[in-house]
Amino acid sequence: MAQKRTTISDIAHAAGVSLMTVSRAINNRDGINKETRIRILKIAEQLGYRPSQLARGLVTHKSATLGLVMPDVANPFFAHIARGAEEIAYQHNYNLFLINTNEDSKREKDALNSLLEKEIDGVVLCSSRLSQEEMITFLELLPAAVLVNREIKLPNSRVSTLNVDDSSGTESCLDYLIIKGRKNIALLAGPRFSVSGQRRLAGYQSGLRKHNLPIIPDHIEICSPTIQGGHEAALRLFQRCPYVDAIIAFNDLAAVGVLRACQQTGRRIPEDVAVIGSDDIPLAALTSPSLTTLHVDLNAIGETAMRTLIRLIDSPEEKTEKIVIQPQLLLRQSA
Amino acid sequence: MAQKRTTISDIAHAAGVSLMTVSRAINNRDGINKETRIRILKIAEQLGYRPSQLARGLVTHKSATLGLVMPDVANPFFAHIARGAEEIAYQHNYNLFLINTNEDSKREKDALNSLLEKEIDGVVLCSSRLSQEEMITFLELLPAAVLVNREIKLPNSRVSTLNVDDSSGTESCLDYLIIKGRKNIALLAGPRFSVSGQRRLAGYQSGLRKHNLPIIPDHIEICSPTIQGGHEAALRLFQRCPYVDAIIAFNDLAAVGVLRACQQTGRRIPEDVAVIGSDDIPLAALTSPSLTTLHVDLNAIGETAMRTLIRLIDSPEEKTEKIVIQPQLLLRQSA
DNA sequence: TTGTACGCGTTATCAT
DNA sequence: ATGATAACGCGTACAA
Repeated sequence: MAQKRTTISDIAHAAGVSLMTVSRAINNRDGINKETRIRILKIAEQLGYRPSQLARGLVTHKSATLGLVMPDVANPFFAHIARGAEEIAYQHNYNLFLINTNEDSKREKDALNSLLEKEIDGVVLCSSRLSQEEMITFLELLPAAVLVNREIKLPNSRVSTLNVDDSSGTESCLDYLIIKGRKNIALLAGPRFSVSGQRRLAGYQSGLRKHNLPIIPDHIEICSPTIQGGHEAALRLFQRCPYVDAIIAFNDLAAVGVLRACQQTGRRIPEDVAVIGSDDIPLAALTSPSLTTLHVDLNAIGETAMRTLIRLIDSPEEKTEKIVIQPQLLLRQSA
Repeated sequence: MAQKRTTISDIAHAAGVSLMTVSRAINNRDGINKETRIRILKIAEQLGYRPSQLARGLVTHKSATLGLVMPDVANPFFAHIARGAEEIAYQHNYNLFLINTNEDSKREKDALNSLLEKEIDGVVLCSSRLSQEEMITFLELLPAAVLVNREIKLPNSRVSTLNVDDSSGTESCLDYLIIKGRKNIALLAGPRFSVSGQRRLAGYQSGLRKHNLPIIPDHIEICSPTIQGGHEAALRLFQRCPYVDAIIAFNDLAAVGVLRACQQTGRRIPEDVAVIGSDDIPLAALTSPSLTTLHVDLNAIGETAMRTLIRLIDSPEEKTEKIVIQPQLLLRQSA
């Protein structure tokens, strides 16, 4: 068996003082003699005392615990966000629950419920698949939350949002491709219900309008945010519109799939087809040809989201924030 | 403010029964009338009751919480392990704390201490950088633990281990390269204190001995487990021993660095230099040339480690396990 | 400066 | 089948 816990009561006995004095010593609160504090801390040390966060949380209603909910840590996009978020949480003495939702809204609800039972102090929720209504229900219950890549009419002051401006990012891709003389620019718009997918689509449409170009539905293709998804979508696209000379992919993974589809169908990149990804995951620099992409500092997203969350928790008066991050077109070989 | 919690006391009042009856109903324990249970559960539902895992854990000394400690989730190797581990934890109704140690042993100790305070039920510890002594101290305190890629004289029955057989894996690389006629096979051995690095080295040495080949210290190079680390190490190697015609890299990331170093120094792959990686991260299939590597099912490592941990927790009588996973040489273009 | 008594939400023990 | 009461470990009024 694991050893039995030493409690403040044990320390109190050993030191010949009351529980209260021990508590004050440990929590560094004043109203206690400096020498007795030192003596008590020494005894605590000797006894290998560790405060029970369970007991502590039960009375303070703070668990020093946060949640990070995302579709899939194995996706490099989210892996780097997780990295950044955990880093900041660690710096602020929080522990972080990691939850993969697998893009499944039932699982996401399960996750949020379990976090609620754990009485976490706050959540960073990435790319939520919850309906607006479900979302609000949970936000009502959560002490604090930061939504990443998800819009919402903020129901209260305990919720902030952080979004990548996919719309303007997509527009800048379009600008670039048009300047380079591309005539038939297609879009792999991502999963049907993806918020950032919808924003990409919006940017694509407004960009085309800006250049007085027609919006051709056949040039828009739904795809999974994976290599395979991009691959399949590109093949469908090439079959339907063989003349396409540029593709803006939902993300870098999909873009890699596009690369493969091009090679497979004998298209040269970028001569025959220009390809632009998004997010600038490490892989983007390593493909051949290397990927032109919308660079986003993924670690910074995680860090910023976590800092925003902690700000929300520490200073409840602080107003809610709507943070927007601008991606930057990073030119490599594929476009 | 977040809404106030509804407690079993609230339910008891509403139902006109005692706390105990509510508790029995909620925990599905017997000694309670079927109808009253249903009635109570309905009321609990209406009141939006969520059991406090803090309070529950305080008395049961079980938190339904596990820890996952690893160097870096952003490293695809660990990202996939995290994915697999979280999947299984979810299936068994556990939440998972994610902790990045950044290869820093102080941080690892911090992590373990914080988990201890949270009274987690168990830990999966990946590639620990702790000294044998420190390790044992913590294992003594933890209710259960699974060590991934770390050997240890098991101090008690609450610890299992899961190791990839890097040694025999490296030997099979060597066998293959020698059969293919490679004469000067170098090893990028990974970080100095890495356990799997030491095993790679052992396999490299025993493999050479087996073939009656000399062990040449100059052919062994320390490296960080990153693209950059592999790149730099390969350049050092080429400078010292330009004649090297094969490199076994510590992992796939380092192997990608080697690829780059070869291109940079005008070496053709695999004609001039054969390159073999390890782990088969998704990137390995996407480089050009694609990477020949030691395939390991990374998700399965995470899943198996987590299943082993939960087994340890659920059935304390169960004996400790020492699980070994055999990597398989997967031939692609680089060797 | 130090201590007493109670509450946090839940489960466990022992009655009834 | 149900309930009263005592833990679990700690923080916090309030008192001394």
